[in-house]
This record gives sequence, structure tokens and C-alpha cells, in this order.
Amino acid sequence: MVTEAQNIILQNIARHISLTAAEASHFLSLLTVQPVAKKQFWLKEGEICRHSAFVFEGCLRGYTVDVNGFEHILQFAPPNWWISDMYSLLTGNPGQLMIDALEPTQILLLAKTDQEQLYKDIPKFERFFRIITENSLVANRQRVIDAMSLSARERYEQFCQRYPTLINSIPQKQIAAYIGVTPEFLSKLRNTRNKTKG
Amino acid sequence: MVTEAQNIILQNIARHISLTAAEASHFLSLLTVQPVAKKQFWLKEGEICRHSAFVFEGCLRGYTVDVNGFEHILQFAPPNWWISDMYSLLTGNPGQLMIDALEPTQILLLAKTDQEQLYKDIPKFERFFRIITENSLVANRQRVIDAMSLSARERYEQFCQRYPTLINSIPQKQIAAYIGVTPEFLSKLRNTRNKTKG
DNA sequence: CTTTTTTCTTAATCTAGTTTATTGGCAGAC
DNA sequence: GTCTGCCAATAAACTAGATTAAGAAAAAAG
Repeated sequence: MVTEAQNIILQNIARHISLTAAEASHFLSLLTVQPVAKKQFWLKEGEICRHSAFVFEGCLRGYTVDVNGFEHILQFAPPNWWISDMYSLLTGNPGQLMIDALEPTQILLLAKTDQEQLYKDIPKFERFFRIITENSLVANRQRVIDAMSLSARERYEQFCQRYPTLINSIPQKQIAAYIGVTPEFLSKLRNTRNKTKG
Repeated sequence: MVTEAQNIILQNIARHISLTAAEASHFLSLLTVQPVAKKQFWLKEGEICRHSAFVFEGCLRGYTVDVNGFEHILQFAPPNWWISDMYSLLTGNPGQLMIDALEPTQILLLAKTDQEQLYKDIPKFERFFRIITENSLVANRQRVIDAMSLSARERYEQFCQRYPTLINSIPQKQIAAYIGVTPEFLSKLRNTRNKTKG
């Protein structure tokens, strides 16, 4: 029997590769479900990341904390998104990423060791993860460009266009920590939206 | 007969996968050499990127130009680096990246269509490009983190540590355009290096 | 419903980094 | 030679966004 969560991840994968019933079944057998309560951490700075996580309910956030204690959000992971500390996952070194839940969340875990074996057993997965990594890279490059060439107001407008569903479902301070301004300044931006003199 | 350029790219690939002689030979047959003169463009904003480029001599730079005409450098590509406008390459849409040569440069080109066929003929290449894309993603994420959490001086120091060979071989204005400050401010930074009063 | 905590807003002051302009050095072109 | 373009350095005026502080509003907890 296939659960709702399993259905969601199979559809996610079907966007790039097609699996036989046996392959799908084998893949599902490698996954474990894990709930993450609101504000609870899935990963902390200094820990070694040994899994890729697929969110099928709720929302996670990945962020770093700088020397002054300020949080900088790298990624939101609403349903259908993969998240991990890829640096730590690849190198086996302690990572600097904190990952916690903005709301009650459910994830599916794939261990790195199982993922590597999966590449050997079903090479199609090599393709799948290549493609989602490529997409992720494109998005990240765009973010570097935006950070360097757009003003705070423009970055906020970009965010609104790109993540329309998140705008009303997460606190503004989280958006501020994503676009790289203080919550105070974001508030000012929102209340002077293109204030043309008059 | 195998040229010097072909040797360099085969070694680059051997860092992640091993090829048989026949596979290596087939792969090499897909590549074409192209010289890029100093200041000459390999790719311009608005063009569609149809190749991945591997630099084996010289140095390329990939950058965007914002609405005010300022350049923002995303990537330097010294020998042994791959470069392309991945957004354009993946989607087939016109890209926003400009890629030109900082010095006389030689590259090997792999057409997108050949690359896709290569994935089918020799699945190991799926693995190779997955791995270098992963590494590239990790580096790009670190750059987002640095842009958000470090001061201009710290970003400059990071750059010095990370690209020690580039510091004395490229103009300072290029470094400024990479770390995201004006050349004037970079000059000020360099001449007040940790000026502890005294 | 009341209390506590978190989130949002407003406003005054402050600063890292920009803008604009001027200088001198140096390399290649004529 | 000297003319021209490019690069680095310096300085003063300027601005986007941070900091600080305080109160209002909303959400969560009890």
C-alpha cells in the first residue's frame, strides 16, 4: 500500500525520470518518515548532515547565523522541495547550516549511503539528482546576481513574484532575513510602496 | 594522437569517473577547440547558450550588467574550470550572462545536444556532471552566505584566500566587481588594512 | 478571557559604502 | 617623442539601509 507521502515524492520524481513499479518500490523502501515540530531543529550548525530531506507537508527553512547573531535564510522548503546542508553532505565535514520548521512539518529522509547505492542500482537516479541540482544551481546564481544588482525594494518585489504563496504564510521577519534587510527596513519598504510624491 | 588540451580535460574528468580508451576517444570526438582573444566575447546577454565550455588556457569571466551599467562578476574561469550560462543552456531561453576573456584564452566546447546524447551513450557522464554541478552549487551557496553575512573587507579577505593566484594577475576593478564594491572603496580597504590605531 | 510572547510599525540617529571628481603612472599607438 | 586610453589612489559630499528605542497589534499560551 502506498501512502499519501509516498505518492507525493513519486510524482516529484516522475517530473524528470520514469520508474518501473519495482524501482519505485525499492526507492520507497529506502525512505523514512520524520515529523519536525514547529521551531524544532532538523539540523544544527556544526553537525554532520547524513540525509537528504524531502518536505511533503509544512515548511522548513535553512539558514546561517553570523558572528553578530543575525540569521540569514538561504532556502525555504515548502512541500515538494528537497533540502539538506549539501556542503556537509558531500564532504562529511560539520556544516554551518541550521534547518528548522516554520510550522508543523513532515519529511521523508534518504540516507547518503542509500543514495549512493541507489545511483549504482538504478542509474536513472543519477539523472534525477543531476537535474534538480542544476535547477537549484540556476536559482542560486540568480540570487547572487539579485543580491549584487538589485536594491532592497527590488529584491522584495522579486521575492513576491517568485514565492507568492509564502508571502502570507510566513512572518515578515523571515522574509527580511531572506532578502537581506532588517525587519524594520522591510516594514518601511512595504508602507512606502513606490510612494510617488503627492 | 592526443593533444595537450585533450589531456587536460581527460585528467579533469578522471577526478570523478574512469573512462575506457574507447569512451575517452568518443568523448574527445565531440569537442571543438576555440580560441577567445583578450576582451573578446564568447557569449553576450540575450544570446542563447548552446555549449558548455572548458577552459584549458587563459581566463574567462562571466558577469551581468545591471540597469545602471555596472558589471557584477559571477565567476572567473581559469584553466580547468567549466563555464556556461546554465540558465540559458537548460531552458533554451536567452540568457543574461556576458562571458569574455581577461587574457588570450583557449576553450574546448561541448554542444548541449552532444552532451545529452553522451548521457545516453555513456551514463557515467551523468555522474560526472552531477558531481561538478553539486560542487558548483556548494560554492554558490557559500557566496550567497558571504554576501549576506560578511562586510566588504571580509569578503575581500575571503577572496584573497580563495583565489590567491588571481589577485596579482587580474585588475583590481575586476576583483571589486566580483566582491560587490566600487573600485574606489576597494582601494580604500586595501590601504587601511586593519588599521589599528597608532 | 487574561497574560505573555511574538510580530509589526514608526521615527530619530548613525554608518558603511557610493558618487563624483581629480591626480599621477604607465603602456601602446601614431 | 607625445598622445591616448587604462588603471590605481585619494578625498569630500552624499545616500541606502542599519541601529536603537518605543509602542501597537496580533498571536499563542494558560
